[in-house]
Amino acid sequence: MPEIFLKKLDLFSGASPKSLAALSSSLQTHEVKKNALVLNAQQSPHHFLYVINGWAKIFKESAAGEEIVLDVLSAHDHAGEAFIFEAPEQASYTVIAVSNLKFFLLPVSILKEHLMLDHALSLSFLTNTLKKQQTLGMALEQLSFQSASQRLACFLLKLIPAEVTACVVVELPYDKNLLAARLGMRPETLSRAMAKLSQECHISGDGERLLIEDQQKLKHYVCQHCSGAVPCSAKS
Amino acid sequence: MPEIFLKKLDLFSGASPKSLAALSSSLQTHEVKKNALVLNAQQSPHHFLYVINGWAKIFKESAAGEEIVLDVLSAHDHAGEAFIFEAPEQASYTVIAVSNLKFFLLPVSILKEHLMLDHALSLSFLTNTLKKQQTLGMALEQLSFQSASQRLACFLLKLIPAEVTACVVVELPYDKNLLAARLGMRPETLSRAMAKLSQECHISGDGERLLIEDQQKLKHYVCQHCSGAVPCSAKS
DNA sequence: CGAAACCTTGACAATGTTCAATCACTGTGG
DNA sequence: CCACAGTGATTGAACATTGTCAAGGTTTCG
Repeated sequence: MPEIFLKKLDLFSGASPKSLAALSSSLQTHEVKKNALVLNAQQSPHHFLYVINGWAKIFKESAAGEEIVLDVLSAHDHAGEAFIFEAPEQASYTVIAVSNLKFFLLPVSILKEHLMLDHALSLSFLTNTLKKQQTLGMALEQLSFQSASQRLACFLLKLIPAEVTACVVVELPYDKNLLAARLGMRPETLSRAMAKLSQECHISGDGERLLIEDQQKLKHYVCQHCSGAVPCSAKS
Repeated sequence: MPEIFLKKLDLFSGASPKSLAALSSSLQTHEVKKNALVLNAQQSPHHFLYVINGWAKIFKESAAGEEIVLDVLSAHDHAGEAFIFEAPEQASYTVIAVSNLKFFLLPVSILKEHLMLDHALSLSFLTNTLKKQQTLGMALEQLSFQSASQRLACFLLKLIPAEVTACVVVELPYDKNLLAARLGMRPETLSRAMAKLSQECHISGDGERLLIEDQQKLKHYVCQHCSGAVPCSAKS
């Protein structure tokens, strides 16, 4: 049964039946409530994590004790691939659920074993990793060249389903403190960025839910410093 | 002859003799002078680029016409893998030599073909890409949590050969405008950051060459906000 | 010598952070 | 049902960092 499940995921769809069977049998599916701990720093280097639905925050602590948010995973995102071929201790992190969360874990050792056996699977992972690399590169670019409100605008645009062109209501997927961390700014800055967008781009919001009247306005606002890649075309 | 050459590179060392032969025969080695154009925006999506020695700047232009430096490649760095499995047009870039440069090009189509045929080769690429992803992640973290002078200090530390613990003279590998862009700041800011470090961390410099008297002082200066990964342990 | 490129410096503006105060919302216990 | 604490969100004011613009210095190279 979980075997059929794995096969439906892009990342595993190419794998051989044998690998699929083996992977499926060592995979553990979990379902936890908001704020539950998913992986601690000791566990993280040994587990590949795949989010089935919900949101998970992945973070670590700096020397000064601040929380550094590395990523926020949503459905079909995953983490832990980096531990497949080397286990850099400093790279370990903590994961907690920021909404009710369904996910599965796979021991890194098993995953590694099957990547070595199954060419198609390794190609899937390669493809996926290359895409992720692309995304990370764009995030870097964004962080150095765009202002806080432009980054927020960009995030909002990515929340809009691709086919919608008219006026939309989007819902923020997680709370604003986390969103601020994910966008590389302080909560206060996020607040002000939101205020600025409301004014300049006709966005009205009552907190959770935002009404975006004119996508074009937003896009134009974002894309003054971007390199063509972010975000107008490439969605996430 | 170039076949033996490829085999010595980490990225290709695992490949089958057959792949090696095929790749070697379609690889073009070039040697160009400083400031030469290596790849333009039209060419870049079709070529895998590997730097043998020297430095290459890879950049694109924003909508507003500014130059966005994506990366600076040095010996054994490479670019273009991202085009293997998808060819996002917006991701195309321009590459120029910022020093005398020796490199080779490989058509992406050929590389792709052999990745599909050669499991060991694809595993090499996967390993490599995962490491690069790790590095990108750290760069992101650095950009949001460290000040301009901390990022500079971090860069300087990475220039010091691993075994040296005493006082060192390091040489900046390329000009300060480019360095500033790579570190995500303006040249003026770099200048001031340099001044600040001279004062606070006992660094004396006559431009190109810098005398670092006390590595520890630098490390301490950098690692107040870093997550343990950057940069004290992981070099590059 | 003179031009060009590169680097530095200063004054000022813009952006983001910090810290503190306030407000709105929620759930709890009396 | 209401006070009340607790959380998250917003706002303002002071501050820090970085960017911008303009000027001047240095080096290199013809």
